[in-house]
Amino acid sequence: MTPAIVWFRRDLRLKDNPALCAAARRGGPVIPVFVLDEEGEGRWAPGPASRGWLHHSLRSLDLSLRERGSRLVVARGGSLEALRRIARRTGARAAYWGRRYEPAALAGDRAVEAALAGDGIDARSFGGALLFEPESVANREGGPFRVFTPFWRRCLELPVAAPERLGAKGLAAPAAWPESLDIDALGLLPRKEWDPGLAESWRPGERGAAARLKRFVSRAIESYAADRDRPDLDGTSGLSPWLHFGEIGPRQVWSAVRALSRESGVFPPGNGARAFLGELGWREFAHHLLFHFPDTPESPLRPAFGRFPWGGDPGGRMLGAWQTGRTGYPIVDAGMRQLEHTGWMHNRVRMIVASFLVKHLRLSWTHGAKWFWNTLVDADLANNTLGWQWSAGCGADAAPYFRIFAPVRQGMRFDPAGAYVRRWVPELAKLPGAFIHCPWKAPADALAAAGVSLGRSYPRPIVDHAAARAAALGAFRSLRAGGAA
DNA sequence: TTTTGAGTTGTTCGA
DNA sequence: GTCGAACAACTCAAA
Repeated sequence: MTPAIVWFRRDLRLKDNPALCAAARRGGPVIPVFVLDEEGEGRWAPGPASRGWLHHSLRSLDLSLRERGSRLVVARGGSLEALRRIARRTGARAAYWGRRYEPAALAGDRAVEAALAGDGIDARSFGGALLFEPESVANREGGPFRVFTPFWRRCLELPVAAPERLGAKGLAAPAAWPESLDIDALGLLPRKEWDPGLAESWRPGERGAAARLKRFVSRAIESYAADRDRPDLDGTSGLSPWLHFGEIGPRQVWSAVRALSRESGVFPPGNGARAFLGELGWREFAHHLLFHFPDTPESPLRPAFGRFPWGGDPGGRMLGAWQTGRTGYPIVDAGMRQLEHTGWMHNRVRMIVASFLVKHLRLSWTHGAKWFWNTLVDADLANNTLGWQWSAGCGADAAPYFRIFAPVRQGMRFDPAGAYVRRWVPELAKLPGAFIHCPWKAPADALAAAGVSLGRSYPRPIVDHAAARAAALGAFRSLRAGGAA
């Protein structure tokens, strides 16, 4: 029996991996392959944080494969060339892989499929990265959805496939392994390591994902509806980087939540679970939108935003202050520094910093999208694009133009004791709770007692909230039909 | 077919 | 202190 190539993409897992299962069922030797194809990513090759995560994930995948008598063959360069080379060396007559949905990856998929088929190879792609394939969800006119709620309602009428299982027997090895690069040779590791405290809870790889899911489902999901908004608590699943790389699949997550309903028979098993599944729904919606509107990573979905009066930023001072967490608004700065140190930011805080960049500083959402792309370990083109366009109000199901987060109010509501700010903005740690979100309002003696020197140890606000809010409302109003300013 | 109501995540103002 | 209204325009689906 001839070998089958399994081309690993965003499905770096052995469980619930339809392409791998199909190759194993075939009965012949299986050749697991990963190709680092930066050209094939178009304008959105993975950024430094994401590459660091990928490095560890590939190591983990290779180890898991070795436990089953197999290994990961690693190549670099054009995907098609690499797959053809390996097929030639090994005599593989089949190549299976998990579908991706980014515009560049989709185009690459089609080209690879056609070319390999032309070589006489059984070339097939499989779903599994999403609960619902983008084509299978359509509105009554047969088109894509642009509003989340009807989209998700429609999805919930469709069946969710159970995770697929790989048989217990090992993966048959080929007579000879083709040559492979060492994972280190891909040069994915960033120069800077993650925050030491966090490196422990970040366990890239399939096992780390399973442990994280198990912990979340048994401990936090019940109170998720309320706690997910609290950056000072550990109330979210934190699964995003693992989901991005497919170290766990959404069907596995779905099935773990479903298992909570076993006794009661009620599904979803509570408000927390319902809210959590809704977040998976947003991930589905993001991919649905990117699939149907492939220009959205660069261009606003709502054309009127082409004439949005963005503010000026001579010397990039404003953008720089935002990126480095020196805006003078503690909740914003805490978020940006958490991102810098850990490669991750709490979702509530992502909304706050995004609103701040777009509405208070009036800098284009594309600046924010690029920064997140390079700094997040969970950087995902679909989710990043939806999130930024949503925040800017130029995307699908857009936030109303008047929804401008007030950084002080948000801080007090969702980080009530200031624990999150104290952790990530340590120069403010000794300020009393009353001023932790607005140090410029603190009396001089309180500042002195806390060792804070405004404008020196911590910046004054780079914009005035009320003035920035008024300017943003005016800018948005200028977009109204007719365009009257 | 047309109309109507609802839609992830907010803030401010005035009663 | 709390509460409701106001702050657009558009998409989608139910009536």
